[in-house]
Amino acid sequence: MSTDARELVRRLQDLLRGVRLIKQRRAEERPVIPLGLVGILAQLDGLADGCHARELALRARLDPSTVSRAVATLVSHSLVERRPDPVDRRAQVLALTPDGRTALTDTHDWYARLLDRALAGWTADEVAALSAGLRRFTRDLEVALENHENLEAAR
Amino acid sequence: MSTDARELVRRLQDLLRGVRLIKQRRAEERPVIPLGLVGILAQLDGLADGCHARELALRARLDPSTVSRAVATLVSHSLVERRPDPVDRRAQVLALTPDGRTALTDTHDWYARLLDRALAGWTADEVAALSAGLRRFTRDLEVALENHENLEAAR
DNA sequence: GTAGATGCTTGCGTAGGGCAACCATCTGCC
DNA sequence: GGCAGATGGTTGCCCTACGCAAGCATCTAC
Repeated sequence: MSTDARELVRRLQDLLRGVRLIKQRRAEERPVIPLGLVGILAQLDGLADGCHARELALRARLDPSTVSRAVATLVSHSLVERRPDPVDRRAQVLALTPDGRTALTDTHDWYARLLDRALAGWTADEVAALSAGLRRFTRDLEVALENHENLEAAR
Repeated sequence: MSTDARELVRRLQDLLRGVRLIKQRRAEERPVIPLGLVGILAQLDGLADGCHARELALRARLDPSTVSRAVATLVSHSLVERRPDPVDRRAQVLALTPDGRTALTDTHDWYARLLDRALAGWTADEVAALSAGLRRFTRDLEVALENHENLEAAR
């Protein structure tokens, strides 16, 4: 049990505090997108021709009910469009509306501006290194969680 | 508005998903500490001779009411002790109980074990680099948030 | 064509957090 | 010495984000 891991735990705790502060700031400043639904919107983007809610739930690792409610909210804000699936009448095809797309890019811009201020003293390489480290870490973390799941299931 | 920042936003989103999964796992596996109150406990540790709730709220950037409730829960689990402050009868001095300390180290161990599995393929230097990057990032982020706050206030 | 799987929604519960109002005390200043 | 305001803490009420279980409609396989 390395002390490195322990140190990282502390760093993550601190980071989460920072993330909470970001969210608060964002919430009070721009009630554009209901916030927290941004993840859903981001998933929907880059999928061009829409997808099922089920797909979103899988990708975000969220419960289908959570996604269902999120989508309902987004639809009520006209940020997402819900069309019947022609080949499966239980399902719906979801897609970003133009409004949804602009709201999403606005949101991303907002975050990017904040981070640009925060990263003013960083070189591009340093930022890239952090991004790469986080990507690798997140991936390895999810693998570790999954393995553990399998161990549990095997018992 | 650099694309580096944008990339980092994505990485952070992914990381948050991972963190959510960790919390779920932890919650289902070990209902030891009410979870989320760990931060409070961690603050209390390393302060040896106790402190006021106000102090905790400032450090964690939480609303006093949130801290108050968290402390109440911890006290009800006998993880934290609440003694009247001899010099200020409004205030209370908070301190970890022995139970609280063991619960805290248990929790930290649990996280460290998980991260050890996740970081199995990492060198110590790589982990240290990520920790350092996160520390720097979190600090710069909070500075950026604070500056922004001041800008707002100046208007 | 019926049994089970699957896509989605809804009711209910939980955790974690904020704001505002409140009480008790403390502090500064007259 | 006394009173006005600041301060520490708690509580009521609210919100968001999430999960689980149950239910409905449809699809799929046999």
